[in-house]
Amino acid sequence: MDRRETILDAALDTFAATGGTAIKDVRHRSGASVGSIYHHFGGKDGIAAALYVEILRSYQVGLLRALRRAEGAEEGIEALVRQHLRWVERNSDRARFLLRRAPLREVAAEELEERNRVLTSTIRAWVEEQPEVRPLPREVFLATVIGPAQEVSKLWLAGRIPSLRRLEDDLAGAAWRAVRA
Amino acid sequence: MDRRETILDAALDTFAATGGTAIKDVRHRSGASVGSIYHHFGGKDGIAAALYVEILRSYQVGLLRALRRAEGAEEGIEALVRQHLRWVERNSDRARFLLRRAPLREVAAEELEERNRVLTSTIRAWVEEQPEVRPLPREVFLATVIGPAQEVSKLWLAGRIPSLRRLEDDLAGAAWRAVRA
Amino acid sequence: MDRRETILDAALDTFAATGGTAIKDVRHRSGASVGSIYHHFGGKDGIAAALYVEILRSYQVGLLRALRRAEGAEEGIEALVRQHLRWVERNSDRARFLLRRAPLREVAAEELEERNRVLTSTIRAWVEEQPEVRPLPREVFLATVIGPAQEVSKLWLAGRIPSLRRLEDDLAGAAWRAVRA
Amino acid sequence: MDRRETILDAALDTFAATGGTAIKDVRHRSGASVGSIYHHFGGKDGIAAALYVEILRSYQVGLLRALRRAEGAEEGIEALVRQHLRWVERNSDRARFLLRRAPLREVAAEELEERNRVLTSTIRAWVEEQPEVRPLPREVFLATVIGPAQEVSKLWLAGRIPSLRRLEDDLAGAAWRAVRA
DNA sequence: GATGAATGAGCATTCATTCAT
DNA sequence: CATGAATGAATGCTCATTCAT
Repeated sequence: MDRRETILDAALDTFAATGGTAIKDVRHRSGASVGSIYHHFGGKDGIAAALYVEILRSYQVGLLRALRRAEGAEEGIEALVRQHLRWVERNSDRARFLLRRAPLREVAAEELEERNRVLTSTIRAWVEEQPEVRPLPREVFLATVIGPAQEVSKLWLAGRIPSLRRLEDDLAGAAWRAVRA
Repeated sequence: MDRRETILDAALDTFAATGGTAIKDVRHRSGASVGSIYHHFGGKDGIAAALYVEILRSYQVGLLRALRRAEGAEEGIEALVRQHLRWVERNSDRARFLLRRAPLREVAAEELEERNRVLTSTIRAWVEEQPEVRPLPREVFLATVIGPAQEVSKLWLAGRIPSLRRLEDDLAGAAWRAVRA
Repeated sequence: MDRRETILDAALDTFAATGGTAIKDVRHRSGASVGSIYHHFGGKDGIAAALYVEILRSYQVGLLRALRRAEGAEEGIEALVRQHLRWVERNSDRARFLLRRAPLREVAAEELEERNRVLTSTIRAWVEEQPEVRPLPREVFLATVIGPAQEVSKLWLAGRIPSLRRLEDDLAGAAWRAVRA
Repeated sequence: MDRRETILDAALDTFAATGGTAIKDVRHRSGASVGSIYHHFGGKDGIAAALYVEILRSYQVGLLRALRRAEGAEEGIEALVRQHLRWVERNSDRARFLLRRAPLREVAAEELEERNRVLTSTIRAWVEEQPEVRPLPREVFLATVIGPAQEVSKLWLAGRIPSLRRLEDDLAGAAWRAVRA
């Protein structure tokens, strides 16, 4: 594993442990020197932005794969909801980072642009192939499918709900009812 | 307007302008001295917590009023969605504060407990009175109704969507389809 | 002596000892805390700028007093030259600061404006009252009178000349010959 | 152009742009690697010293050539003043470097010794050949001739005077009056 | 209740320099 | 001769908090 990766891993650990990404903590956890961190990431914001990009990529890859594997409209919608919930459950640290560092999206906007376009247009194309799915404004569609799962995920991440698995069926069903024609 | 209120307003302005609520900034914007701020709020966290409580109260009051005014199940669900969107649109700074300072919910947990119980049980009671509304786990119900509107609100607050008003009908409709029996 | 003054004195000492005005050195020499220094001067540049202003003021006051006391054109020119040399000799640390931190003049431009106008116009007025003094462009006049003394001062401050006193007569004479009608 | 020269040019550009000669900046401007810079100059001080030596050499060569070409005392004095002003005008970045990095003279003292001796003794010899030039202490002579031009040059470099050309005659005349027998 | 000077721990950042490839 | 990753000491700066007036 190269230095860059090591440092990003340490940054995520630091965030999970402290809620921040203080250079001095990342330094201790990664074993890298301050200078090395600056050499690779340019500064505190650089680490956070790089981490954000990497995590968002991993999340989006999961969604796309889930959609690709599904057959039919209902299965697709359900797959998106379940994939979201499972990703959050399996990557709680990453999910928390994405949630609390949402403003980073703008910082890393440029690097994310291409990926976002791919995600958006892929989903768009999929929706248009499904006659059973109600035509909705593009901004509304994903929000409707993922929004409820996302709200519940926040509760789970805050420890106010014991299990996400238990709610999968309800959320998947509600999503399907919301968007079917 | 008394000192306390003046300071809270200044704190919100500060947050809108800087993304933080640094005492020295609040001081300049409010015209109060550092000491005065400490006298009233006890410290940095005190201001943020008080502001969070006040804003959340205003948001919840809005939801409850909307529900109270509605007649029938469908109208109630729609009212919640529309109220959410309109509150965000009219209180963008407050909405942003709530969003980015979500962890404060735990800090101010004690003060919020009573209010949350009222909100939760009121909505619960309302749902149980509506035979047309599908019985869903309590955590899932509000998430399903508000979640999509919340996701779209985030996009709007980030400047990635021009208007919330335009999407009200779609979101209200989807929410109703998702939760009706 | 108040804190502000104490800190400025410490800054000058620091400059004399180290060639810089590092906060940590100023802190140790003044006994003030970092925070206090920032409270009063806003930062490293703030100290340097304030010191520059104070020193330049002291230098200019000396020049004006010398001119005021002199009678007649020749005596006036001589007084300016001698005052310059004596001020440098008696305030070598201050002179060195002014010399090496010349770029600060621009940083502190605003605060210096008024003083500079007074100096310039006072000298201008004096020159115009002296029929024996050759009319020269305003920028050239002071440069001609003070320039040679300034060059020699630099040599003395660098330790390449043993005494300024010894050269006073030559420099005063040359200045007078250069500007007399 | 070889590496050494390229690096020195980049160092001057860096100084003009940033006021410093930080290795990393010189690196970017020159295209050379950090290691390469160290290979050629040994370190940060090495670059600055080499640049200082080169620039001072160019300045001194100009003065000597001007003096050599002049015929008679008055013409010689005038030539020195005009050459100074023109060199500054044509080499403003270099002039600024010389001015702000004056302490480097001591760092590079050894390498400059020979050149300085040549300049000093050449001028000395020239002065002694001119019966029309008043005998002045050696330190005073050059200061008197060049000092005023130097002061005015500083004003011009700081942007406080529009043109040096316009003041040449006045400065040359004043210099001649100051030193003629 | 109000004021603001003072404090200092904590943090990000810079930058000259080294050295293995 | 060239390269650039790595190092870490040095430094400037922020900011919550205290407290005498």
